[in-house]
Amino acid sequence: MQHRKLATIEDVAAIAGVSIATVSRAINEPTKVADETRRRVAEAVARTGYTTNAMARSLRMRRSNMILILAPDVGDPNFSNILVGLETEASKRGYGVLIGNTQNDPAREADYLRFINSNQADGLILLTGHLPYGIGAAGSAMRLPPMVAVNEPVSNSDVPFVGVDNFEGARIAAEHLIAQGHRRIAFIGHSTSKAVNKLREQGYRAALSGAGLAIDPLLILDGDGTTESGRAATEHMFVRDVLPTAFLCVNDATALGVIISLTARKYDLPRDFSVMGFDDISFASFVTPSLTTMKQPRHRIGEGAMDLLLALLAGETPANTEVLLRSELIVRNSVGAPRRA
Amino acid sequence: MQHRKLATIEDVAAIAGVSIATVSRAINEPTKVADETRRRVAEAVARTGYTTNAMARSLRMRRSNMILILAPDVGDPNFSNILVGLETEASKRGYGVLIGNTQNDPAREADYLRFINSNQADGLILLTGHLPYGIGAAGSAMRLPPMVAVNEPVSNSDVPFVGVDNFEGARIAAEHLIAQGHRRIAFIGHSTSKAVNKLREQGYRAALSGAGLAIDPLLILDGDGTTESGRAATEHMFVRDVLPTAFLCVNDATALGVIISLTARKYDLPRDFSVMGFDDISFASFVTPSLTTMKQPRHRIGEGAMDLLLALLAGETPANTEVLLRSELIVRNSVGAPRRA
DNA sequence: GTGAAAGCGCTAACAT
DNA sequence: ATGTTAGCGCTTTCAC
Repeated sequence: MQHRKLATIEDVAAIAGVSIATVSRAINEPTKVADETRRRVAEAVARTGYTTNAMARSLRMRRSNMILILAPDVGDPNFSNILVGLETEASKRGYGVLIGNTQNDPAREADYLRFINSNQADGLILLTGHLPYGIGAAGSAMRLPPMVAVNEPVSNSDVPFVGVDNFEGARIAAEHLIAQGHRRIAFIGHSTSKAVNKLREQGYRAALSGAGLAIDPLLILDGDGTTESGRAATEHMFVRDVLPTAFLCVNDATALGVIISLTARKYDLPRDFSVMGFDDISFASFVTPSLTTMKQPRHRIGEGAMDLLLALLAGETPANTEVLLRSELIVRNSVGAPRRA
Repeated sequence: MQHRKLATIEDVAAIAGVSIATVSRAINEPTKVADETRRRVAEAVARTGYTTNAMARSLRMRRSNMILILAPDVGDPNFSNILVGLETEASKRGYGVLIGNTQNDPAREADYLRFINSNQADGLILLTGHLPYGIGAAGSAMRLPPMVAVNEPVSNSDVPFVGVDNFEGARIAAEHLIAQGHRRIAFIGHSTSKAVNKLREQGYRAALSGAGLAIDPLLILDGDGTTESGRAATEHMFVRDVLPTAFLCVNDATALGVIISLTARKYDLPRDFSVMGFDDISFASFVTPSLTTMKQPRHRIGEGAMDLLLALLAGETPANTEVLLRSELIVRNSVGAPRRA
C-alpha cells in the first residue's frame, strides 16, 4: 500500500467509465450530474481512495485555500487561544493555516510575503499591529492581499480589525473597583504610543467621571505593559508618597509587577491595596493573590477574525470594518474593599 | 501596482530575450548558465518583480516545501516554544509551516492528512503522541510521509523522536531533593500507560537507589499529570497518614495541585514540605512559593525536531532515531531542607 | 448531462 | 550553454 502511486482524477474517470470533466463536476458541483453517474463516481472514488490534488487545483483556480498568519511571537500566551480560534474556524471552512513567526524582524516579515506572492496563501491575518515590511511601500509590485488585523489594530490604515473592546472593558473594570468602595484609583500603563493603552485609560477615565470622581493626574502613571513597568510605577508612587487604594493596570503583566512590588513591601493584598489586571492570561489565577481581571474572549476573537477574512475573500464587503468583542469580568482575590473607606 | 497581473516566467524570458528554460535554470541552477545571461535574467526579474509561482512548481516537482504540524492543542503552554523552535528552523531552511490543531479528534487528524496526500506538505511533525487516525490502518491507501515525533514519542513505532531526557531529568530532580537532606521523597504521577510518567518515575527510583535509599511503595502515588491529580494524591496521603518530606511531581501542573492542597492545609512551604515539578511551564515562577523544577529546552527541541525531519526529507538516514536533550534544574523557592532532618 | 480540449506556470528530459 | 517540449492534475469553456 505504502508507495502505490496516488490515484488521480483520470483513474477515477476510467473506473467510473466517464470523462475527467464529469468526475470533477460530480465532486465540485454534484447537482450538475445525473444521480446514477454521481453514484458511479462516488464508488470509484471510494475504491481508489482518491483525494483531489490541491496543488493542481490551486494552480488552476489561482487560489490555495490557505491563510497566512503573521505573529511576532507564536508562543506568546496572549496569542495562543487566538491562534486556536483562527485555526478552528479556518479548518471548519476548508482552509489551512500557515504560520509566520516574525519576531518583529522586518526581513522575516518581508520574506513571508512570498507566500502571498506565489498564491500559496489567499489572505493574511496580522497579529503584529502593523503592515508587514515591504507591503505598503509605494512602487512595490506587491499586491495587497485581503487581510484583517487581530488583537492590535494597524494604525493609519483601513485594515479591518477584530479585537476586544478595550474602552468598555476598562470602564467595567474601574466600575468594579468603584463599586467596592474605592475612590482613589490609580491607572498604571499610560502611554502616548500604544493604542490599546490609550483606550483602556479612556475607559478608566470614563468610569471615574461617570461616578463623579475627580481624575487625579498623579494617579495616572506611565507603563509599557511589562511586569517591570508595573513594579517601577508602584515604587515611584511610594517615593512620591502619593498612594491610591486600588491599582487598575493596563494588563495582567503590569498587575503582576504591582503585586510583586506591594508584596515585597509586606503589604497584605487585598486588605491593604486592591489590584486589577486586564487580559486574564494564564498565570492570572496562579499569582497570590489570584488576579481579578477582564478576560479577553480570545477563542472568539480568533474565530471572528477568520470569519471576517473569509468573507472578504468571498468578495463580500462586511458592514463592520471593526468588530469589538466584550471582555468578561473575572472576580478573584486581588480586589477588596478599601481599608479606610 | 496593486492589481497588475503577476509576472510569470514567460514575461521574464521575453524581457531577457531567452527561453523560459533558461530563466528557470538561472534561478534554480545558476552555475549552469552563462554569466551574461544570468545577469540579464536577474535584471528582468527585478524589473518585473517576478516570484516563482510556488503552486506550479510544487505541482511539477511533487513537493511543496511545507511541513505539517499536528498538535492536540496549539495553545498549550507546553507546546508554545516548541512551535517557535519548529517554525524558526523551518523558516531558516526555506520551509513553511502548516498547523493542524487536532483536539485529539480522530476525524480532524484524518482530515489533515489531505495536506500530505495532495503534496501540500512534504513531512509531518507529531506532537500528538500517536499516529494520526487513518495513517496506520492496514489497507489504507495512505502513504507514510517522513515524520518525527516531538515531546511525546509514538509508542510501538519506529517514528524518530526528539524530546527531553525524562529519565535523566527526573533523576537530577530527585538528587537535588536528596542533596537538600530529604530521605522520604514521594513521587506523584505514577502511571502504567504514559511513557513520560514511567520514565520520570524510573529516574526517581534510580536516584533513590543510587543514594542507598529504600523505595517505599506507599510514597509512589498515581497521577495523570493534571493539577487535580496532584491535589487528590496529596489528600490521599493525609488520609492514609503516610507523609514524605518532599514531593517530586511528574510535572508542574501536578506540583501545583500538591501546593494547593498543602497551602489549604495551612502548611508553610518550603518549611514544612518541599515540592518539585518538571517542565518549567510559564506559571511556575508565579506560584507561591515559586516552583523549583526542571526546565525543558523547548526551543531547541523544536529546532532539533525540524532539523531531523528535514534531514529525513533530504533522504539522509540519521544515526540517531531518538534525540534526547537535557533538562535544566531551575532552583526557586519550593524546596528547602526537611523540617526534621 | 456529458465529453474534448485548452491551459494554469513551472521543471526536466532531450535535443542542439 | 541554451532552446523545445512534454507533462504535473486539475477546472472550465465550448460543443454536442
